[in-house]
Amino acid sequence: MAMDNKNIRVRFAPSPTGALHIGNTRTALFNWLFIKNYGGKFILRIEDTDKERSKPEFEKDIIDGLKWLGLDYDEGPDISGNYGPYRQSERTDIYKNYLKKLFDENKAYYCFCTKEELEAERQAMMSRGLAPKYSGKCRNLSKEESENKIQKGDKGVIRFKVLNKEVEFNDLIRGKIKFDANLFGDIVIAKNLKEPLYNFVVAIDDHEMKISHIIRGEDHLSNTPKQVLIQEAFDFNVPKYIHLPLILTTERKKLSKRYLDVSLKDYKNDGYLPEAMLNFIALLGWHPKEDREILSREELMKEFDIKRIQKSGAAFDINKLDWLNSQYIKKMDTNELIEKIKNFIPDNWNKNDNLLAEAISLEKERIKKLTDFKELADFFFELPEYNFEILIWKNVGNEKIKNNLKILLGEIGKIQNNEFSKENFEKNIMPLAKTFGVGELLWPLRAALSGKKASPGPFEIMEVIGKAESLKRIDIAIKKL
RNA sequence: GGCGCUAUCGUCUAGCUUGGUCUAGGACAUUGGAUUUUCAUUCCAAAAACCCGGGUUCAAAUCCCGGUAGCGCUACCA
Repeated sequence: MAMDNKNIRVRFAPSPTGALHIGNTRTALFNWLFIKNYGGKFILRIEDTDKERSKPEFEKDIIDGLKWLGLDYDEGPDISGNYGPYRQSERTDIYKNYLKKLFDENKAYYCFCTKEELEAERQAMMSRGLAPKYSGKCRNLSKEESENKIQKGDKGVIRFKVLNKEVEFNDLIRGKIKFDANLFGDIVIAKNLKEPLYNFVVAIDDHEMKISHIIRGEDHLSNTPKQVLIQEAFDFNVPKYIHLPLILTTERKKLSKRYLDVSLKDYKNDGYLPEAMLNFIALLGWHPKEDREILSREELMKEFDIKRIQKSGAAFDINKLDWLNSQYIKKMDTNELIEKIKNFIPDNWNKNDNLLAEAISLEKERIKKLTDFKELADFFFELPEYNFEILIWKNVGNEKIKNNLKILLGEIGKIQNNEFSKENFEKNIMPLAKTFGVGELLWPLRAALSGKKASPGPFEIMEVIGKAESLKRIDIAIKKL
């Protein structure tokens, strides 16, 4: 596969009409993995021909997302390259020339039909069980006629003369795919010379930017023949196509905001790690040869193989993402984890680095996503608020619990400050627990310290918060009973 | 409606190219158990699938045909 990888050029071509979402992210990832594995260049191209819906902030969101995941590209709007500009809105002159060429060769024409006419036509055809397509009414308008209309100020769109033929192309994972172009009708390729449309500009840019492999979502499958037709009209080389299966919701519906977060940044803000995200998304529609699920960026790069891309849509299951994320958190160096978690906690928890570090190392195996820490570990930083009921172990009565806590208060009070450690509690308190009942003694202690039904063990908590704070909390618990 | 793509546990998937080793493997989720004062972690176990119908063949999850279902596209969006 490494033979002519110098000529391999792939592109990720999002439209900045919304934040970078999971589906697009996967497309970007597969493009990136493709060149990391086979060699070649990765290009970011911004498809902002829709002036109304395209927004600079979305372009920024897309670039930020790619950076967060470490999907670096070789050419793009923010880093330039030899085939720029990389924003379609800045390439109008290029498209205009191609459009003119089409007119010169009699392969395009102006159409003056109104939207209402076209809609009526479409409905009529559909009700007759036919493929809805343009009738070709304006196809035979003479050059003079159309130019006169344009001069007069009539609004005309530019249509491409679709040849009556079978369009066939090869998809690297699906094989040969055929479409009957006769069913399309003459497609609109531009609103006017300055406002070209998607299927046209894509064909031009992929050629101009020397794209060798087009890796994109399956939703583009039926756009491909239209683009191939345009490539053929200009005698361009037809690139290789790889149409990726779609990412679906658990209900097997198209991924959309109605069902769950679709923006990559939502996951970032929820405390998912970029490496977990990458790993998870890679597994949506692709699988390595062995039965391995946890793969680092480097392993993904090495293992990636387009032959192992799935053909059918993959449902996005948040459970698996959570599990993967927790695996990465557990493996992560604690100091690195501290730095990451600092972005997800209240300012006042940040005052004591030592306390934060100890709290994090105790909670590490309980954290599924970075935001969890805030919910789980508040009692390390502030006095817990809780209802006395959680102090009760099973059916043991209040008085007994109260008494047990009093015993603990006394025994813990005897331990010197410099001996206030987990090892010493094991030595001094544990035997006590054995005689009074482990659950009856340690559950209320742990609950008094954490104010929670679930938390790390009492010895660990006491070691972290210290003697004075521990005694204070036990005392408060006694008063609650 | 038309065109296209797809079809293995609830989910992600292995296996399908080169039919037999598949009483269909792994992972997440679920359930049960062990460890643990609790939760979590870890470990063990269970339950769970070849869309349907034909055909080819000694033999089909694997090959062929038909059906069905799901999804995508069907814009002067991308």
